[in-house]
Amino acid sequence: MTFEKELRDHYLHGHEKYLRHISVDCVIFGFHNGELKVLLLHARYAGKWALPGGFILKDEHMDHAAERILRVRTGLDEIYLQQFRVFSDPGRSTKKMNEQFLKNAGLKSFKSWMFERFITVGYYALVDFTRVAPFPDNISDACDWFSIYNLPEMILDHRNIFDAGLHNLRVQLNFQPVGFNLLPRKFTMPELQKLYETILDKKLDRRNFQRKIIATGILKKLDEIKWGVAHKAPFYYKFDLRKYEKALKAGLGFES
Amino acid sequence: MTFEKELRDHYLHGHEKYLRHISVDCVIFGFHNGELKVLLLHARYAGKWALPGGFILKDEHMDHAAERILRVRTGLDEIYLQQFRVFSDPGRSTKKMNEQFLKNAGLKSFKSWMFERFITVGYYALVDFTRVAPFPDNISDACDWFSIYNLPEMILDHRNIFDAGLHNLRVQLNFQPVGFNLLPRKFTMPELQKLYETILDKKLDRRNFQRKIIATGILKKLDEIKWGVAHKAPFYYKFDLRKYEKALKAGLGFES
DNA sequence: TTTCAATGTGTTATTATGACGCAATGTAAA
DNA sequence: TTTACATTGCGTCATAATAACACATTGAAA
Repeated sequence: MTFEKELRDHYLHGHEKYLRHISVDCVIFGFHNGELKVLLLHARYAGKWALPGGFILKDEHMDHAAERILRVRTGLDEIYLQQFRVFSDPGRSTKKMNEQFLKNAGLKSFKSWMFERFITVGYYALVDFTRVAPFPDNISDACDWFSIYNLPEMILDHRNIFDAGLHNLRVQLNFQPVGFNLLPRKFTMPELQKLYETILDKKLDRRNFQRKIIATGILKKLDEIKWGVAHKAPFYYKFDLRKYEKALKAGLGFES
Repeated sequence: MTFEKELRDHYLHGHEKYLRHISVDCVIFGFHNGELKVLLLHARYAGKWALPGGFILKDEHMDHAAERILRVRTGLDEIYLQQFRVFSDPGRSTKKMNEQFLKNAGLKSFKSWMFERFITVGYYALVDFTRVAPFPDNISDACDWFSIYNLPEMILDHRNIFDAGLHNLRVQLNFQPVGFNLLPRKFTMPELQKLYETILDKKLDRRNFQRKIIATGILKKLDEIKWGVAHKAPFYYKFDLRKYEKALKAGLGFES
């Protein structure tokens, strides 16, 4: 099936496969070269960038839809995924964009579920940058990482969705050690600190940071040392899932 | 229009007015007699209780839909509302229930948008119990408060939605002083403490609690004293919206 | 007038946090 | 080979936040 035929089919018959009015958009975070990055798609006929997203199969859990979208886009399974908000402004008109899109693709307009109003559910994902193989979808001609401080123009309200996702991540990082999902299995303390500093956008005291993180008990120090690095070689750590689960339940705030 | 006609119309033509596949359900919390309570509707033809809920108008923001539902059910405006999660299990079949419902109402079955799959968005609301005038809707024959420890059987997955809402409230109370929305404008320190103890389900030290709450700076002590009460009369406090907004922004966690 | 449960206002010990010192290490320059 | 030095590991100290507890005050009820 040619791309145009596929597109036409999606516009004409997609609603037989997917739920109407509902979509999912993912803010996929990665950490590389001391920078927090986000994975974006370049929408072929819109000329702008977009968050990876998709629709929900008629018999599919929304979380599974998000997982599916991520699997296809990154090649990864078992990704840390967090639903963070529903975006339901009636002004977020996908109609105009989709019509333009269709026109740019060389298809003439017709009635379609894609022109109806859409509510979207925002998820953010934390992935190990080194294991991701970005893969564009049908309607995209590129799939790339962008520094969160240097984002291109994005379609619709995707910039808003990104901002909300980042804000959510920052808040969550203060009471749940979710950062580990952004690192390889083995990492050094300076790497972990750099990650926290990058996400929270502030300098942290090296020694206090170490004490605080160690105190959570979710780290396991390895005997291994990082080689080939200038200056004193740091130890590797890995993160202990079992203790992590406990730490999550421990709760916060009012003790007595 | 008779009720049966209205019902039939809703099943046959509701999708011209509302978005398909999406609903909103509200967990409305109130505080009375030292107990945390939740407002439930008794679904006339289901014989079970339900969270107040509804649908989203084709041109309506989902938050506004939740506000509308609450306004009609409680008579209150400007309610504290918090979206907390999307429930999208494909197994939450509203189909079976709605068909049963229609049958019990004495209408024979027909094709309807109401038999399609629904995803619902959970909101929780915090209201001043003393100002609420519970009002059942068309399809309900009762609207009442229930202690959260003594809930009746509920339709569908509404018990799950309630549990998730309560859990969310408890977590949030630890870092945002949202409890004030559950109290009248004037309240005493013991009343506020009782509220916290009730929501968090644990005893708090009276003196430490006072210090901690005062330290947030969001309270304003009034000269007034509560009369007609046994034993020593406590002071009234009111809550300072301006300082509250500041406290919300202040943030939490990693300082350095 | 007395009693007593509940309130207002403390104090103290313990823990958590922020700010900082110093020796050890290993690469890179001398 | 030696030296310089940025970086790391491990520590101290002062301060702030928290938990645990004491005591005098109040005012309705006995």
